[in-house]
Amino acid sequence: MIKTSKIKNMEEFASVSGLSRPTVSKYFNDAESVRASTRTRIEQALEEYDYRPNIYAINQNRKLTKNVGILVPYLSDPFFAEIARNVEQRCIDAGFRPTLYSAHGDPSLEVEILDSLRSFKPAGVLMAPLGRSSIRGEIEKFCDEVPTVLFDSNIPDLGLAFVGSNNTQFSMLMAEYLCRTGEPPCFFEMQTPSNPNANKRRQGYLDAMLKLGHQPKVIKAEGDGWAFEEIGRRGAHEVFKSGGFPSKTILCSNDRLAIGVLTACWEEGIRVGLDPEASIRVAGQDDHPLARYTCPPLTTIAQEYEAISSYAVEMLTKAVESGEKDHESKLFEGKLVMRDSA
Amino acid sequence: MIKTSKIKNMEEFASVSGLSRPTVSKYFNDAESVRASTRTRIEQALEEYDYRPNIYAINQNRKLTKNVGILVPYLSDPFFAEIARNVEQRCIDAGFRPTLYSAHGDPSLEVEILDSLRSFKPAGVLMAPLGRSSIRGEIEKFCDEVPTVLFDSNIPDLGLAFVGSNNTQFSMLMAEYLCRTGEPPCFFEMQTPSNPNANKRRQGYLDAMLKLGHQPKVIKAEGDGWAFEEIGRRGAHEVFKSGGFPSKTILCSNDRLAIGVLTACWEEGIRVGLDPEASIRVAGQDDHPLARYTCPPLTTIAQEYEAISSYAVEMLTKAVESGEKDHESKLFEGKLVMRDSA
DNA sequence: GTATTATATTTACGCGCGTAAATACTGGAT
DNA sequence: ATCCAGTATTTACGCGCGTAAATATAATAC
Repeated sequence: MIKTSKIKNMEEFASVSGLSRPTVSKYFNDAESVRASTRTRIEQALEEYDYRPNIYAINQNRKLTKNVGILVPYLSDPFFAEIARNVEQRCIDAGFRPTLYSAHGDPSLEVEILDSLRSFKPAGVLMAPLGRSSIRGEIEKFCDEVPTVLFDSNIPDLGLAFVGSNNTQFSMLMAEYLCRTGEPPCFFEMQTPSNPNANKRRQGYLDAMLKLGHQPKVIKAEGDGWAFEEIGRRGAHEVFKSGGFPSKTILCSNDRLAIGVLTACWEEGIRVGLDPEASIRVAGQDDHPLARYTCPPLTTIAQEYEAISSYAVEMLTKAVESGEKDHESKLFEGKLVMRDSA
Repeated sequence: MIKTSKIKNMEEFASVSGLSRPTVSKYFNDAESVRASTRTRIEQALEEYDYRPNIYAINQNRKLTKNVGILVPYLSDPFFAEIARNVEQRCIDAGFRPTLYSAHGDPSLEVEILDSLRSFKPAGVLMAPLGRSSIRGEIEKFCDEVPTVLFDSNIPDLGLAFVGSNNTQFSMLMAEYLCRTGEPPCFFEMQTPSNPNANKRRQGYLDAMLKLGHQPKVIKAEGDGWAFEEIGRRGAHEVFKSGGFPSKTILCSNDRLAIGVLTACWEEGIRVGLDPEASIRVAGQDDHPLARYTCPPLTTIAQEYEAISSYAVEMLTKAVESGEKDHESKLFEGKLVMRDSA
């Protein structure tokens, strides 16, 4: 039963709960720091008179806020949306107040966000950098000022930690699987990948092919930006126009590119998949949320969404609490997800 | 050339720019409110000594902040990610400081977000409610306290305005097109749609069929939550198991459902599309970012993303500036996007 | 040159809370 | 009853800025 009388500030709330303001303040800072009997009195009052401390007044004086910034390069990419959701939830569970930002693929916007993030006085930041186009200097400055954990895309030696996937292993795993089950794959990627992970994946492919004694073949699609599906589709059409892929098996650098390739194949009337009538196999990497729903469903390498986000938040929590600053790097292996496209 | 000496507060910044603090404060509040010569002095100082007013101190005393909250029901849905991105940018352009929130499909989280949004003292909020499962009472209370523009999904008479699509028209347009070009469609939707728009779409379908003298047939897929693709896929499989769809043309309530249906068709070995070998046509609604890349590419109704977000922000800006409170409702028509699935 | 505005400065207070130090209280043990 | 450690209270200051009122100054007009 909430009383109608509105509580203006902590002073008033303290008086209605029969306590002093500093005590109440202590409670809101850390509920465990007051005696159990005091705690219940405050919590009863909280149910009766709805009151919330003014966040602006709180953060003005606290040296360490409970704010956490989450910055991803492109939120319209379901992969980042999904991992952001995951990370956000874990931050809340860890007692932080996360705020989500997207650079929308724009390096200058990324820097702007870092700027406004600074004035948030965040306890820490979880950041997936844009990658290739990120302005390293600015990010470095930021990491020096604010405890920052990088994820997904690494910038060597920056921040408290990096948490991501072992992208080399991703491609090796997939390449090996493809070689084992059919014609050795060619590798399909963007000419100018927006992300250093792409280089690791290419290298993984090359390594695997070398190891298995096959001739690697890398095909590049032109195009810039974040419209990966379109780049994949156009690129594949180009390839078909000029004689087709050098192998009947195409390992794409990521799922979104693969989705574009699937579309191109459909438009060319080329059957994709494992059944006898199909003439081409296509595989992706990432386990994009829609990979299971392509036609045919996309064989891919699953990122450890949960593990990555969990570990990243853990790293940040630890660093914030201990104040340590030694750089750590953690890579998770991917798992093969066999579906019908390859 | 940025001086190394760090500016702590507005007092210091005012002194290095040779002005008084109230004048500088006025500038940051509204750059146009000071004399041009003063403005340039401040801006020169800004380039020299990087300083940003403390946001917490600013917002503590301002009755009207420049904060805007953007709340969507499910950010991992690319449709909402895309519209959020659009809205966010327009808010920035309009001079606001937007912050993005997602209810992640959870009504209680939606209410929690509204709660924490209150303490942000936002100038206004742009909100796409969860829909059916939204707790109307709570939202109503919020709309009474904070200038709120609803978009995408309407809650009658709530907020300053509603901006969305004419969902009835969407289905009518598509149904008419499908009747004109082939067998009249059946309508495929979720049993318990999470969103009132679904009801409008069903009604539009029914109206169109009635008008054209065809027998309407509505098929419902079981399932709850936001995994629309999976619900569509499972639902379609169920239908195939029990004798198949009552028409060779399937109009889906939304694109994500249609993507699931396409997957089910693929899994059943049923060809979809316009070419002679195909036995089924499938159409969606929304023009989901990936609709163009399904196999076959999905025929759908395009939402006016740009127009909706632009109008929503415009409504909010106007309301914030004028303080008016008369409810307004604006619906945009959809456009038919013909691709190969129907 | 003076009168008239428009703009800047001075001064002073308040916002809601964090925080620190000194003091007073509480419950439980002896 | 006495002592003690753990908590709560009192008091007081500060954070960085918004804002208002009175005053001083600069820009513009005549």
